[in-house]
Amino acid sequence: MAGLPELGLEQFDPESARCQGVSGVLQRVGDKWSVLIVAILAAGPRRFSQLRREIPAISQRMLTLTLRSLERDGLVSRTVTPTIPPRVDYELTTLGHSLQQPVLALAQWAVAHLPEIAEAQARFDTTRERPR
Amino acid sequence: MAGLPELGLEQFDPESARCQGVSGVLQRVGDKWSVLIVAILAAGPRRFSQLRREIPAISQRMLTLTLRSLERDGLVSRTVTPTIPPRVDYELTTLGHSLQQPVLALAQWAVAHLPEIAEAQARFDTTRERPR
DNA sequence: CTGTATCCGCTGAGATACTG
DNA sequence: CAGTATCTCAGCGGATACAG
Repeated sequence: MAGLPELGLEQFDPESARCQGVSGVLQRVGDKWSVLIVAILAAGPRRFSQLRREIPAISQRMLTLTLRSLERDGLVSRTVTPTIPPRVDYELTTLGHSLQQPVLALAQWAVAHLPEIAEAQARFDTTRERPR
Repeated sequence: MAGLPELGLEQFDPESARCQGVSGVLQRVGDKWSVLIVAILAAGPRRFSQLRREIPAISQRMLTLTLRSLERDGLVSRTVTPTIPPRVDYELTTLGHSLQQPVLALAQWAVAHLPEIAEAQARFDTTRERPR
């Protein structure tokens, strides 16, 4: 958070529901797969196995868990079609779509400043160590 | 990320340096203490022990580690004054300040949609389980 | 096809004690 | 004051196997 005042967090209180909630959202953004899945679903609904193919690096377990969390938070809707074999479609909710603007802004900041960050890291690493 | 195209991530490649970098930034934002520390430093430089007092819940170890990471990424500058006892001031860099806009946007999104999220979670939890 | 259940190693993070 | 060094434990996340 930048200005805590702007958020109604004048004096930091880690116990307040508001702070907990904000922190929760930030952690969801920081989690390994959530943002990527939301980004993919932003282009349209996908079936479970489509997502697996589009994200080869994810394990089945983590795909399931991540989708469950997103569903629980109301960002993604899950629609089961009980055919045989079964079919499950995942789709971004309105809330899920609304998350995209701020997240995209952050991602663009990241892309824009990647060189600067890499340079700072390189400088730090060479300056401060010869770690063994 | 919302539109991967907008980021130059047309087809997802987890190995690409760009994707790694964006992911790294998102994880820094999601990390437990980084954003809070950046928010506090946004109001002005602080000494190590001032930060400890302003964030009672953080351990000395995590404060040190978090500040080191932020310094490594070029978001925070560390200034040692070798008096006795020593004095160390932490301050946001220009890059650190520039991170605030997108992060604040995200935090404001979170605050705005907190009720909606809580409601979705409650619905999910009551609908899907009586976990024992 | 779409999951759930298990096992398991790695890392994150707290508590505590010690140092310049 | 401002750290570093250990120890420890819990939880994330991968691999694999099984189920509806």
